[in-house]
Amino acid sequence: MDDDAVSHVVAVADDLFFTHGVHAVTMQRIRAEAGVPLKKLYAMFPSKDELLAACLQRRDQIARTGLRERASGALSPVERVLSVFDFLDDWFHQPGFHGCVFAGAFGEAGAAAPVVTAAVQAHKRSLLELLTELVAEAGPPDAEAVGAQLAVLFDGAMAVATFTGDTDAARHARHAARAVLDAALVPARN
Amino acid sequence: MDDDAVSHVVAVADDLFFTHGVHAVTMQRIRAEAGVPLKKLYAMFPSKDELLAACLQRRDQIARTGLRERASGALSPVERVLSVFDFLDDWFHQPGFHGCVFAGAFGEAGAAAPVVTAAVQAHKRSLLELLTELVAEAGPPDAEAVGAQLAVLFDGAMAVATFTGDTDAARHARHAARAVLDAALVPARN
DNA sequence: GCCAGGAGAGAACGGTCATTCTCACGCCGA
DNA sequence: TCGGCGTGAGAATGACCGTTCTCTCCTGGC
Repeated sequence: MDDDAVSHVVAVADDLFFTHGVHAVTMQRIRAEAGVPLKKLYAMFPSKDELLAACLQRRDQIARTGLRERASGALSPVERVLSVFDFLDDWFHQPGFHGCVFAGAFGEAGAAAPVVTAAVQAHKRSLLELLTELVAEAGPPDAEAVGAQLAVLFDGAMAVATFTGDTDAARHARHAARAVLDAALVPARN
Repeated sequence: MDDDAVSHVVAVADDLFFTHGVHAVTMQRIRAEAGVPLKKLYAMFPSKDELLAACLQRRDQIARTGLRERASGALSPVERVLSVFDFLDDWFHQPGFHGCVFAGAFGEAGAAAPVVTAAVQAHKRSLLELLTELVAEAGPPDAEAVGAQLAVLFDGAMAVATFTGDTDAARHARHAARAVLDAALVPARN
């Protein structure tokens, strides 16, 4: 029962944070929108920062699940890696896309809130792992390095889309990713 | 006289914003550190947001100058493009590097402050232009597309360094950039 | 019916900050 | 010497928001 209430609150808060920005959303508003008393809100999460961190963990979960699902539909290992950028592309084109929550949260609360920083870093780390894993299946000699390069592309697409509103960023990243993978998979004349 | 005062204030504010984050720095503090009366501060800039925007414009200028200087020392067009990432690498390893100011400013003030958003977008646009220009000199058929891909790498390195503190990000971006350039310059078996 | 206990709703508190206002001081011209 | 004026320094204002507190009402047991 209580679990339901908690995840409901997190879902509502996440939506508000994501849409309007962390700073612009007050606890009052979350309370009102979620239909819980303020007291209960603070019983669930000792502070706004903790609530935000919970939202970020939820996002992390959702993103990873989505990425894996998308990857599982791909036909080859290379396509599996590239599907990550297709996922991103879809996401950018969803109505109401407002940029990366993690970037926003980090900017607004990061420095002062260790919980938030930790959540953001955990997310980035888990993405790097996922990418490296997908790359490894494609079999280049240096999966770690290639994974790191793809992570840069992933975050870069996010940053470009967030800051400039250019929703083609994911496609540019995909092209670049293909070049990186090709280079890594061909024995290569250096 | 007045110009000097203004640029002094901007320099001081920029330093504070960059080091401690926009939100953590109060107008009082800027006033104290810059040694100007609050009144004069508000005579120079009607609001904190405007002051921040001025700081971002200054950064933009500095970054572009630095990038061009660095590029001018490179031996070939391709090296000239890649020198951009060396510049980034150096920057990441400077003591007191705290991530991209533009990202921070956007997160903290962006949504609510159109001036700030505009400054960030102008910066990203000018970077994209610079990259595209450098790429064009290397002569691939589709400089625009390659420039956009490099911009993604550039911002990605920034994002990774900012969020995770991984200062190797620029090197990963450089490797990826070389792969992208190689692919663009070889007539290529698709 | 009556009392205890908990939960909901929102008022109150404490602190922070951008922004504005006041006031006193020192300089300059007469 | 005196009056006015620009200027510096910081106090006052007004608003906001996270967090806590209080009061009321409802429920459930006897």
